[in-house]
Amino acid sequence: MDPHAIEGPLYRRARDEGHFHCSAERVLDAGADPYVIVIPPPNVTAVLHMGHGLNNTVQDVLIRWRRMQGRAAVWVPGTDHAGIATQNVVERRLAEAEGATRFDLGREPFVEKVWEFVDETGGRILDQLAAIGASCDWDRTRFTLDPELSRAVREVFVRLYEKGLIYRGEYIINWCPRCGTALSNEEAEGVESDGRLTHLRYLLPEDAWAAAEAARDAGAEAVGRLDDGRWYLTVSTTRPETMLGDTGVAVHPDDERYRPLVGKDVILPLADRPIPIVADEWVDPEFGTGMVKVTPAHDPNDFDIAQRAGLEVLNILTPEAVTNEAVPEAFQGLDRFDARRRVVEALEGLGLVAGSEAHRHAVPRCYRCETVVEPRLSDQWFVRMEPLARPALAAARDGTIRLHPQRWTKVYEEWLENIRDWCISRQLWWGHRIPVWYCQDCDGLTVVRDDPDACVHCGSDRIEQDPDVLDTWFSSWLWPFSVFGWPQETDDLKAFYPGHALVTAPEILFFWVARMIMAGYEFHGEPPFRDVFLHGTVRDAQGRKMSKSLGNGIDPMEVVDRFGADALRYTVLSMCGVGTDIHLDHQDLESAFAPGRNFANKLWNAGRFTLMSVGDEPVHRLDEVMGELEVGDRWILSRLFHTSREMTRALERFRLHEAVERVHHFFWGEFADWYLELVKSRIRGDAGEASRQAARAVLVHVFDQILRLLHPLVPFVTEHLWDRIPWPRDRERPARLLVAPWPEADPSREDPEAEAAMAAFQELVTAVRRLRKEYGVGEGTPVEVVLAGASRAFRGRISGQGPQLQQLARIEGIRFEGPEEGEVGATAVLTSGVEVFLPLAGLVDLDHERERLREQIQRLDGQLTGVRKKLANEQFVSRAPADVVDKERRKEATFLDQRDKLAAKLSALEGV
RNA sequence: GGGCGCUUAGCUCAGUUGGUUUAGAGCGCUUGCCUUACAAGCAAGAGGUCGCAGGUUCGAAUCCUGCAGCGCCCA
Repeated sequence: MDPHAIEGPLYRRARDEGHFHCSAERVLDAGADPYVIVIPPPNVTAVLHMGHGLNNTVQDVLIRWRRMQGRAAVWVPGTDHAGIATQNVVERRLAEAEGATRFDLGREPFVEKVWEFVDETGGRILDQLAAIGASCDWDRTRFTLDPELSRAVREVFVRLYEKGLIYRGEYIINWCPRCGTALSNEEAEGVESDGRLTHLRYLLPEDAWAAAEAARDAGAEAVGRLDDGRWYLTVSTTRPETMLGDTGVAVHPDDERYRPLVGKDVILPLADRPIPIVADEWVDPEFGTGMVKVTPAHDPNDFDIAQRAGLEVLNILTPEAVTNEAVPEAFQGLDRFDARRRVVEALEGLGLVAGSEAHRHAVPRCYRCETVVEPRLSDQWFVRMEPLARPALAAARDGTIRLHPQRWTKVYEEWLENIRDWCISRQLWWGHRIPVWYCQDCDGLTVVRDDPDACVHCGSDRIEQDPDVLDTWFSSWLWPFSVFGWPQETDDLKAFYPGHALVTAPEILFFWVARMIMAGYEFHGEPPFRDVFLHGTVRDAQGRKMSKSLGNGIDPMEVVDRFGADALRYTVLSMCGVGTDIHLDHQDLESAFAPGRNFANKLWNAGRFTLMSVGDEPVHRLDEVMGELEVGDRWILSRLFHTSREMTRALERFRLHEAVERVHHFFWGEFADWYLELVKSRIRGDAGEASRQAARAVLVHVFDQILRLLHPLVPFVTEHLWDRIPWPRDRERPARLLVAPWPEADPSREDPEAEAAMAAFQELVTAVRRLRKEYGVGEGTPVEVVLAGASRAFRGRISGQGPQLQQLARIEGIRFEGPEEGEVGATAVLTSGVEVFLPLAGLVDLDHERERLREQIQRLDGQLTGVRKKLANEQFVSRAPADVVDKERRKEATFLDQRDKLAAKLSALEGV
């Protein structure tokens, strides 16, 4: 099979025929039931990685399945402008190509350059999605900087501003010194790192020595005295350089130990500034010495303390995180990490370092460039989140929004309960510019939907727009409705909002998912979707996240090239257990993608054989051959019924891996391993024309249904085969497999009798195979078997299956009498009590056979003991449900019967 | 520090409301097969005291408690 040859053409055919597209009219006029997924828009600069591969395969499965169910299925693709990431890329290219910075170029020309870059490479990742079979509605492709989507951003900003939910203020925010911009709390990721906790001594002025002594006597750990008699306080920090910006030290107001010192000053070393000792509730008296240094301009908690205690706020760093003029001259102009070393050295020289220790802690880093984030006092725009969070929280609590797996609900709720305001301004040039104009005459702010010519307050035309842009997520959170044209009341919006499922990774639960839900409620009063499917992370064989820097990534395009999109899809889906990560060995793609490759290959071969068997002549409809159905036919139809039902149920519950397993077991373990073998002789015509036609009809029907069930998982090989299936003359053929109706589980096909009969048949075949294997009788060698103690019903069933037994176990003849006294052979006993005897004179080693029988008997004895123990327990018999007890009784009878028959056989052999 | 979750075969994982299971699958392993759909396959098989210790129950991989180890999220 060559996936290459079929995948591209089949994809293009489906796309060009318009099967991926769905119009609003289908919902609004034709009354179709919509099913909508919006893609988590990948960065416009991104190239496809396995995370995307998994994410989009899952979405495609859902959308293809719903499409086959007849829903008006829409999967909206698109990209997001990724402010920081994209700007970074273009800045780097600019530096490499021209040795210039964006400032050399100026704002407008730079933004133009970014657009050029985006126009050039921006659609690449979407093309790659097509290669893995993603059936997106490409007519609806959107970009967060499209004019319509930008209008939505503007509308939302103005509305929230007018509602008082957007405000500007000076607060400590997360600052990336490398990107030169503010970040939201979510964009500053805590990374566990080895740090050092350094203990610093701040000397007390002489007038505080008495108080210090009193504090020490009260047990104040932070208070100490140098050899020369001077008193000091000890504070600890992981960022010693920040001491240059300290404007106080703080203790808890109830901490008796430090009470005498509160209100006194301490001398900040190096700067020789007196700073006050204050009391503040935030300080934890139990932690460390119970005394903390306060650096208001460089720590959010310290900033709060300073606000409450009236401490000065002293910024000591430039935007590049270099020390500024606020620090003593000797320390000016240093990178923050150099400053750290220099400060510690200087303090050591003064005898003011009381030691240090290794300290593991979470250091916040920029999620785009991993630079250590610097908390920085800065004027920024914020969204007041609490009012927006309320309905989003209620939706999770009352089950309106369902997270899969469910356990994420708690994490989601926790975040919303403790929500903090969202810093949305970014000091970038690439993005939606903040729609605020400042008036140079009246200081008023103009916040409007359309770019203004004059200040709305005083009419002055001396207005200037805020230079900053908005957080990219400020446009992403509108994605579920901005893609449909909001704020216009479009038909698309009416037809396709609210949507249904969102498929993503847990990493962006807060960033994006929660915020989309908030926006949905705020601007529509409805959530944007009901089900959130959170799949795992793709990792390497050692469980490490795949990353560029580790070089352990897998390029999905390489996988598609080598094994095909179907193999990639099937592999990740088969591993897509609820809430579990997916491990793939990047060093051995051959075996990493073996499950999918093997499956696609098996399907291909089984399909070719099925098509060949059935041939070209027209087939009958299933209902025309109902009278001719054999046990095997009824069995496979019954199994199909169960499989359809269970697979649909699994998909409904987002249990993809379970759906895959069900259909895999049916197709491979039942259809290919058994049914295809069963019908071989009938297809040849050995059992007459009626039987042949019945087999052909069932074969076509079941295979058609298998292809439909498998289509969402492996769209290409299924479609290729389906195109070649012969069709009953008088039945309409669906236009294409991808719009063929999803198999409805037909309860009338359930056939417990046929299933039981087939189980007995399979047991017989397996038993004979096992016996012949045990004694080295080749699989090709015909054998005769003796079935002793068979009921009339069993005999009847088996004797009609001669050709099948021949096909599956090379059983050439069956005797229902015997074995003869002294006849040498091997024995097994089926659960029905039928004794299977394989006459193997000259082949059977009697010692071995006796040993084998003893083992069997021993095993049955063990099982009998277990069952009898249960049944001997009166509590069990009286309190367990009757059917459970019955089951145990039947087990006992079966085990006993089997054991006795084997024991009799053994004793007969013992005499030989 | 707070919260959530995981621990089942050599590896990666299933196991739905406790009893239809003698705890399953894929990969790997052993043995035999190029049986005219498929060696990317077929057939047969080996392999598990379900992390540990208690408890609830007639009955626990499944529910509860504690402990250990691991992971994630938040501070």
